[in-house]
Amino acid sequence: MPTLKHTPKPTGHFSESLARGLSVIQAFDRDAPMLRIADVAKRTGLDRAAARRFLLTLLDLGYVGRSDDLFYLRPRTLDIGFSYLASLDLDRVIQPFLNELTEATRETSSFGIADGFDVGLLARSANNRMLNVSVALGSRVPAYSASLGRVLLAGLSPEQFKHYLEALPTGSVAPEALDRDALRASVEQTRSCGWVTVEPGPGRGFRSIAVPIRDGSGAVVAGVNVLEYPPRNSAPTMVRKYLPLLRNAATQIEAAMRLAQHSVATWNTATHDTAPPSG
Amino acid sequence: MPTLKHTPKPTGHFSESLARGLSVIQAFDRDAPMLRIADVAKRTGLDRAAARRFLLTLLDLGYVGRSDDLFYLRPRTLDIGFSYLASLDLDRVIQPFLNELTEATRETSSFGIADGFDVGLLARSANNRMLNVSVALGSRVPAYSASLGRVLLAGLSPEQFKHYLEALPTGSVAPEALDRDALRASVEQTRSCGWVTVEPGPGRGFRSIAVPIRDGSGAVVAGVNVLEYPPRNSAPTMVRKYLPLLRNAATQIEAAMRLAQHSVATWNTATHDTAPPSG
DNA sequence: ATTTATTTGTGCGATAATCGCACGATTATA
DNA sequence: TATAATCGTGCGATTATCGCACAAATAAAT
Repeated sequence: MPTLKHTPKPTGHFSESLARGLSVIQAFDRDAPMLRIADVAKRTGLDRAAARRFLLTLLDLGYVGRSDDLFYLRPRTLDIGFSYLASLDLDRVIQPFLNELTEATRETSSFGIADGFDVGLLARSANNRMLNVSVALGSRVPAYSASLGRVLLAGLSPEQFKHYLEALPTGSVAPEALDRDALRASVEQTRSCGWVTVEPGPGRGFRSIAVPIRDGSGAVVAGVNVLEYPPRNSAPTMVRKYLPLLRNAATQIEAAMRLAQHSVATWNTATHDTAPPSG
Repeated sequence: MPTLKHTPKPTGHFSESLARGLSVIQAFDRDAPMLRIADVAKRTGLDRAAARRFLLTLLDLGYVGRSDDLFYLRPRTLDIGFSYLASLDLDRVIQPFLNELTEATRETSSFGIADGFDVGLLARSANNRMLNVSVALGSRVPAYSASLGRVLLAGLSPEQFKHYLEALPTGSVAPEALDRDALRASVEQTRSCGWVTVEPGPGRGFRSIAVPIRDGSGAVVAGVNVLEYPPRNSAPTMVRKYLPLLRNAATQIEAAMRLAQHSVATWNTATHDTAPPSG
């Protein structure tokens, strides 16, 4: 996604340089892991000289490396994002409960939060039958397609969900053969039930069930699911066998999150904000 | 780690603002997930007004949130580090081979790179017997203590390794009851053998074996290991049963990495740089 | 070999972004 | 009530940043 335009910032208290520098990091991509100065300039919309300054800065800080004219990200870049993961203390607060869940169900369980239009997978306890369907930790899946996404969407207020639907790129839902009306219906049902199952379909060989995780105020801030691959139980069976375990795990996680110093606020932001910068 | 002092940058081509802004992100921490402006100012050594500007910038960009006076990192922060993971294309280049390895050994296998004094775990294929010993992806383990770390240390030049030992905080090695001489011996043996096993011991209930992964120039850029928890085979048995599989996987990964567009450079930086800024 | 089109590196003046003090308002603590 | 922190903000001074323009190096095309 080249040429990110910076919307004029409302307040004068804004550091252009920081924003531009961060955009330089994100100019790197699976499809463009190595870039020259000019490439970065094009992708970010920065002047070539500016792009160069930021690259040299990041080089100096150890976030990027260079080989001749090509720049690339270095592992240290992970430190930035991992400040967030560390602040969540996943190992202590979440992982143990996922492990219990997986042990009890003998299936793979995951923990995710809402992040824009996607679900961010933050923790997982894997069942080894599922080796071939690996989804890397930290990756995003579209919120509308996954069971985790459904429970998160169901946690939105009607207005927020309306915003979500409106802002959702029109083409996005099509590939799953799931139109907006069906999605709306599914989300509404999820809201009233407190859980949701997602059926296998074209391009998705698994069946999964998810429940929301709420903070002290009752707002949905995350979700847990159990995933069968290949699906071995019918949806009703999954509900019968796994829902109690899921609910139990969710309750425990909620308690653990409340005990953690920063329960409410940190997680509470997991709501879909329809506007990255403004609008 | 408060008050990171900025070494005066050699070149004039350096963006203070970017460096300072990044330091603001990293002011957040497992032990300090929520900070007030003044806290951030203290931890970064910035003026309060400056810290505030950066925080507001990050807030506007969606990287941090705030609840009253407290700021905290938001999931979007992961985007930054994940630019790096995406650029590695782990799912495609590494994960399949780990999965094969785990399938063949029925044990857990991991892939890691050197990152400063630590090993960064970037990919894993888990065996479900190992559920309770979960180490979150992306976490660091000290290079001296893990089998992955040993093969990476063994890839350093004698001078680099000397630097590593010198720069290693003196207290670090003690808890593992492994003194510098023993570490040096182990690393030297690893270098000549091309593999290493690490025995279970106090604070470590598993036995593991690792081999290095080299780039086109022969430099060690990463490592793969297989880990038994609880240990079921003796070390010699592990070598006999797993070493061929590990070597095979390493060879395949090396080939895949060479095929990937950016094989050499991106990985090549995984060498231990003893000096974060300078010295 | 000679052009043509892209690169990168660098200097420099003009500009605008950043700095950081200092003030008043607000809230917690003694 | 007094004391100590905190935040928010304005503003002048500074300086970091911008981005053009040029030279040099490289690669591709003629």
